Amino acid sequence: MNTVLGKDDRCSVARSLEVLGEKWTLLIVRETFLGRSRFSEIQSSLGIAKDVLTNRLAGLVEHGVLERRTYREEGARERYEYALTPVGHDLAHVMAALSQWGDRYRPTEAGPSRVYIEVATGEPVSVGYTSADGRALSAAEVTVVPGPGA
Amino acid sequence: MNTVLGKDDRCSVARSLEVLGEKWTLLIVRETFLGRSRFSEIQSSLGIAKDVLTNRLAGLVEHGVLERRTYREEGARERYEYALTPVGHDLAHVMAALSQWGDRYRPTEAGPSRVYIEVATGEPVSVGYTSADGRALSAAEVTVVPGPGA
DNA sequence: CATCTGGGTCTGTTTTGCCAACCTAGCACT
DNA sequence: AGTGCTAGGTTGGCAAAACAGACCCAGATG
Repeated sequence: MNTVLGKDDRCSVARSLEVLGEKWTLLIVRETFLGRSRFSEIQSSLGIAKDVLTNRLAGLVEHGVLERRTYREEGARERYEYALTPVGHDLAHVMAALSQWGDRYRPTEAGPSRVYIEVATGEPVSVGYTSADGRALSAAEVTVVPGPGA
Repeated sequence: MNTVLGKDDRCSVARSLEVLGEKWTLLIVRETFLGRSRFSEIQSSLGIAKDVLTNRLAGLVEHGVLERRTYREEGARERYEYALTPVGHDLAHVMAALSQWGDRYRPTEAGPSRVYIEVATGEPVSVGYTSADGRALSAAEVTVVPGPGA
């Protein structure tokens, strides 16, 4: 995915996908959101080839989405784990939006395996637009206009 | 990306990426959001190989994200265009979330080429969580819990 | 009838992903 | 000191996907 740029580098979606768009990358990010941060955890959970995982983790670290940290369990040597940086954490809305779409249009018989709820009420939460002063907006209230880089 | 499933088919993100995760797919969807719906428009705008584009469009149609329609310009024969279905339209939040992340963390000198604004006020809009009764929620007010399929 | 054009298909080459084998450092056990 | 175990890779060979460019086909136009 590294040279999808070109005439297209002015699009924000393209620039995001430059970092996130390769096969497995978003699934690896999801694993870290679920707290699976170690190489072997991710590898066995996704069933990804080790060389590809090495590759993707390096890319995510390079782009500041993950941070490689050492940890040490008692009686074991130093090992690595990959933790979300603040940059990575800000992918939460991307994850939530993808998750919501998948639940709606590609449901399983068993129902969603994880749901987003409001802490205070326990009611389900969806992804939507929020105005500058914190109101939720419907799709009809939002429009896309050319910006400075257009 | 077609057989990333396995132990992983219970994850909504994985199921979404089953449809959207191949190289180019989300960029093609973005093009249709921008109103570029014809084969040649998409092809020249993205610089994608034609066979790959054929392939991706067929997949998106098969999964109900796009719909192939015939159209006819005056003095020309029937041609095809690929329009978003309601299913595809519901990817708007995914697009917005990706766009917002790209603008924030991979900005260009020129600034964003397109911005999301509130129609009524002209103020910028962001992607966030919305409660069941339509309030905007901060990340701290939302949590993820196991659902029925867990 | 010849020519042009959109929306592809076909072919050969390059890149990427996959799998299995191998490597390395630190720890534990003897 | 020597052996074995394990996490986190690296390497190499093969298969699948992407790429670039040539080719094709039908309807419109001259």
